[in-house]
Amino acid sequence: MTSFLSTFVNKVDRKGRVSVPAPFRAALAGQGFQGIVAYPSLTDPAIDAIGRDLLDRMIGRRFDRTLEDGDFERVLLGGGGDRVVETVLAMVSELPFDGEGRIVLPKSLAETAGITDHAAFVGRGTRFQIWAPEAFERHQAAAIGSLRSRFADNGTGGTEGAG
Amino acid sequence: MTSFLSTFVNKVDRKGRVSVPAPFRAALAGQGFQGIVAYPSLTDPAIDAIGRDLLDRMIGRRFDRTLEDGDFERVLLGGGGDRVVETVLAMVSELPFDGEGRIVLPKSLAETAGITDHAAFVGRGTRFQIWAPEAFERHQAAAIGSLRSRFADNGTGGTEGAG
DNA sequence: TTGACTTCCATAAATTCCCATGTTAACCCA
DNA sequence: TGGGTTAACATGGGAATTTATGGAAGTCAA
Repeated sequence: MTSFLSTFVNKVDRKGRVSVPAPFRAALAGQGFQGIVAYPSLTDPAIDAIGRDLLDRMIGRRFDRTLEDGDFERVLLGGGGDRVVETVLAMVSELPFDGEGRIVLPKSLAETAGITDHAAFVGRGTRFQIWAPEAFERHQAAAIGSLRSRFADNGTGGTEGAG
Repeated sequence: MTSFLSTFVNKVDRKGRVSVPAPFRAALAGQGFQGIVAYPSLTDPAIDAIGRDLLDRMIGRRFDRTLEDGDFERVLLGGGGDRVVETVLAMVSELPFDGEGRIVLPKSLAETAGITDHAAFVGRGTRFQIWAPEAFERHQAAAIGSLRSRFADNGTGGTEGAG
């Protein structure tokens, strides 16, 4: 199973290209489509990304189910119960690797994540995220802090200002 | 499998021509009919569109089912339970690509979607939609908003009832 | 002949492909 | 284990294609 671990920060060049970390590319190696599928995260100021196979499973299952049922209305009219899938599909971008394993970050996506000249690739297991490095650092520090205070027996609650 | 992803906004010229986004054309590349099949969405203020192959497949499938029932009258006279398919078939437009991958938006379709000088092509997986960009932005923002509140970590339970 | 619609051609901009390079990490062998 | 050699990776830039778009010429029908 493909899994994404660790965090890598790479540069975004003038054309909007970024190298996808080699380990992440390796995780996607076996897939038919060489590239990633990206969309704005619904919970963080970041980009969410998965492999095309995972997306196909989402779409395919839905499609097959509707045709099996002979439920042409769903195919023709859309909707049904799956507003979620439709909404996500509309904002998904297919980003193919170039010969060097880079993708071009669409401007809209870069903006939603506040990414300018550097991008942090953050492994999240079955998917990964792309953050503005500073934003991620802050986010991560806060997350760690909240975990610490939660697990500390005698929590002191020390707060650092700068990330 | 052909699938439509992402959203692209293209210009509609004085003759009513719009470029179908290259990725969408690529998804329809192998088909016999080089163009799209469009009809007014019954659920949104937009145009729904699919490839000719999918339409044929649905028609064929529907035909087979009625035959299986041994209900020949239905085949000859129409009717039956598939009012939706029949209704849609009647208002479908076949829109062929010109040499540059454009289609001509019929005035009636453009009107139902409120499209004037720009058109947003919205991937919906097995089909896609054509919206007036502003209308789509509003629609999508509402959809995302409702998703966000659904996935929010600090679940208060009080979700706004956006469609 | 007018009007609507198509095909054809032109072009600017965006995108992709290809090659070069510095740097780091891995490897091999004495 | 040290030192040199390779390989892998991230990055930059330029050239070659694609795309989107506009307009002109051509076709067909009333």
